[in-house]
Amino acid sequence: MRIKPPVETTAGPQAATRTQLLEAGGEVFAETGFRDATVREICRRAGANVAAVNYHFGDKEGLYSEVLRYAHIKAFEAHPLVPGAGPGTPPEKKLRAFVHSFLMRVFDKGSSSWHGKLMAREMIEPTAAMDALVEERIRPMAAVLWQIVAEILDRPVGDEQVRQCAFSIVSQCVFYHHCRPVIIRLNPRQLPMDGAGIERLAEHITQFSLAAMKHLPAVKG
Amino acid sequence: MRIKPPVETTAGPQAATRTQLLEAGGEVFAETGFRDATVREICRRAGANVAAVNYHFGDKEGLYSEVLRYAHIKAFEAHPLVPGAGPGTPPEKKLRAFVHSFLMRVFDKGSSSWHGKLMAREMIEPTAAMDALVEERIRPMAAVLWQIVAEILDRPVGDEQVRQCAFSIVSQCVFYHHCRPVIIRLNPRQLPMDGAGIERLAEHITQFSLAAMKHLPAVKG
DNA sequence: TGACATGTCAAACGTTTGTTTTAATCATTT
DNA sequence: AAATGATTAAAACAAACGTTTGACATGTCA
Repeated sequence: MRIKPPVETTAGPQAATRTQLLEAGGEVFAETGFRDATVREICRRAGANVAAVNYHFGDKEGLYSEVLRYAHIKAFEAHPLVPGAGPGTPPEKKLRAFVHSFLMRVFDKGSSSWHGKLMAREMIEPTAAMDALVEERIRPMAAVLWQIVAEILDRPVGDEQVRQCAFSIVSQCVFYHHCRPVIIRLNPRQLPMDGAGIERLAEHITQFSLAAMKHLPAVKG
Repeated sequence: MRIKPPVETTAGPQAATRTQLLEAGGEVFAETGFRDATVREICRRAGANVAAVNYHFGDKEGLYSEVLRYAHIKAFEAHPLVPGAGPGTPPEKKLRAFVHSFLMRVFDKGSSSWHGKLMAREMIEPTAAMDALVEERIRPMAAVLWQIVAEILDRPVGDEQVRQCAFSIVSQCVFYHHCRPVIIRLNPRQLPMDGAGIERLAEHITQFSLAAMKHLPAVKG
């Protein structure tokens, strides 16, 4: 029988420990994964007692769920989905903005640099938090990209070719991060990725994908 | 102080337990990751005693290294790098063969279906076995792809655009597997992937990449 | 047969883990 | 100041883990 945590409000007078647990938890979970991460190490980094996690989040898994949501929100606050896109913006420009902000989130070096790593881990070993994450955050993101691709291909949003091309675009965005251990050993010059490197990579992915979509063999439908 | 395992020959008279440990280890490591995997569960599936892992492989990590090598070798035995490519084969055809065999390895449902999962885990949490794996197996694979792309782009093998395009191709091949949890929730029709699905996907990736490379804006060099 | 290495087994060991407990501290209200 | 509820702290608990041990079985060679 699991006992519900006493309080979960973020508006408490002394929520400092709670926030520090979220930050420290993000670090440690990203570095070592859910299972390898120890409550003791998280509490040590947060400057809190070992019992703090159980008190504030019920149990270790409760902390993890909150960390995942916290990381996602912060990442999208720092780098919006399609920054600077108005109603009249051409789809090619929107695609470039989408790719660039995606890469910025993935390669973020800031306070929530563990967002990308957490997501990568969640891909391989999805937890219960995955369903909510896809519906609340990833599906809206996919819808935006589908719309952009549909405009470029001049096809309906639900078209299979639209879906496949969207996947081809996203795959390039996540690849450099997901396969970093291989890339860094194959071609050390490529990583780590700084601002200029992200610009160059965004340019390549955009050009590669635009060239592909504009010259794809026609399909029926 | 780690004690070296007593024997590591595969030619022993009763190596049945050893092989069964490799198979069971592959299953369990792929399902749950290195840390979550328990020696007890591996030995249970292998029909062996709890001490068998320590006897045959020194420790849990020793078993893991052997499992990784074992999985890679078996996967490439089942699906060679560029099947059916002779010296006169046009690069477009070689690209298609490369993409298709890559997908076959990644989506293999056979006895070593855990190869893809193991690699995916290794990406996120590289172990000591990663260095050897890249040099012995992945770099030769990359060299083959670089050669194919260089021919298509009509550029030198070491060219940066060649490298970037190669990454763009591989990224599409691994994406459907690495990000399966998201894809399956976004678009349930896409997965699981059967033979016909792999054919369709290989066709899309090849066409997408060929169209991209043949119409990429010219760069200096 | 006897000697020796190889391989298996059940049991136990020592460590680490998440969690719980109990008491003390702090902030706020009465 | 006293009381109350929220939060922290130190210590201990129970379970699970990888590993080790020592006895036993099996095969091989003299």
